[in-house]
Amino acid sequence: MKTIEALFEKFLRARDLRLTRQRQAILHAIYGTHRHVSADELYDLIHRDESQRELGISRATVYRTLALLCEGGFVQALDIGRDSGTLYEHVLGHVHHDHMVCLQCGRITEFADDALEAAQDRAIAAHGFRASSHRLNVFGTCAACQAKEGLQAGAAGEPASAPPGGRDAPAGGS
Amino acid sequence: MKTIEALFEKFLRARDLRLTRQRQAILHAIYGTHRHVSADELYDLIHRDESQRELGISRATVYRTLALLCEGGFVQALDIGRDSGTLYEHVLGHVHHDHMVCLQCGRITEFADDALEAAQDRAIAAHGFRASSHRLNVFGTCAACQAKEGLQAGAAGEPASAPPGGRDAPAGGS
DNA sequence: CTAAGTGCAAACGATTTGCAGTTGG
DNA sequence: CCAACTGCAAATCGTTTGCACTTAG
Repeated sequence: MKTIEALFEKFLRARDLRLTRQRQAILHAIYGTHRHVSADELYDLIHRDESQRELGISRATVYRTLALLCEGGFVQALDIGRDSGTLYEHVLGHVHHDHMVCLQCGRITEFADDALEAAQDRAIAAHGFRASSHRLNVFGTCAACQAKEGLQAGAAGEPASAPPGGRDAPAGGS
Repeated sequence: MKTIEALFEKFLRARDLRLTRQRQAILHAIYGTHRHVSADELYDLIHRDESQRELGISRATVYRTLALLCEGGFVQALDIGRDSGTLYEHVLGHVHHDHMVCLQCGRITEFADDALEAAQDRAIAAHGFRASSHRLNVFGTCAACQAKEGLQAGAAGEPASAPPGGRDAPAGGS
């Protein structure tokens, strides 16, 4: 944590930017959670914290700092289609990973697979493309929700989000 | 094309929806281009067409129809971070493919790789997840822009979009 | 006929920005 | 000190929605 704050400060200094209390608070907030948060959740998170509520950080500052953190590679934006806006996750100290988004419960699971990465690199290289980053999002049903499905084949259990999808669609998914 | 229109009609009928001239026009428009278009570009595309301008299709209808086409699996939304909104591409008659987004020129190249798909399926299955679809977006520099880079190591060539990225960032990309 | 569809304009919700007052270095 | 930063409120901008009128079937 200390390390990250130091890195952030170094990053700011290199650009003649300042390490303000607001920026520190936001950095701490996003590095203090292991979830994927929206700018708004981050805002709430900070305002819920006794020691920082007084700062009265504004949403504008959250967005401004988040942009900064993305540029610096401290945080990454995660584009899950639909729903409320962009989600962010801290990156430093974490190796690259992809995401599996459960369409039933909305949970986002991270996973990493060397063979998959290797196959990706190979495919990309084969097209003469030079990749600087990539994003793989898998949509479907998580193990937990599959289990639930099995138990109650038609009862009302956890109405999180309806699974419309292309069940009767002419084209199949992946 | 005829086939697709028929499929669309069938899809609509099955839901007690109607095949209107507007819906046909939008279907044709998106199947008539091989590019990835935004709702707005689609709107312009239709209004530029002599035979359909008279319909006076509204943006609202474009969005409503696009949603319908997505549900039916005729079209897919493509979430490229930043920039102006969601892009759409027609899907029927095309096998699954992923996207490489060039950060210099903005061009989006499609590619498909069996080994990659297989590795993905394996990785996903290993986590007990049941995938219904997935999305892989690779960001970087396309072959053409790499070539340009090589020629003019420091000249102004095609100022499409600045490549900020985390060049001097503490964390590397993929 | 009548339920579904459409255009229009207003509503929305996430994100951005101009501005005047604060503050880090 | 002064440029960078912040909060606030207004502005954007893609997308959605309520409503009264059309139209497919």
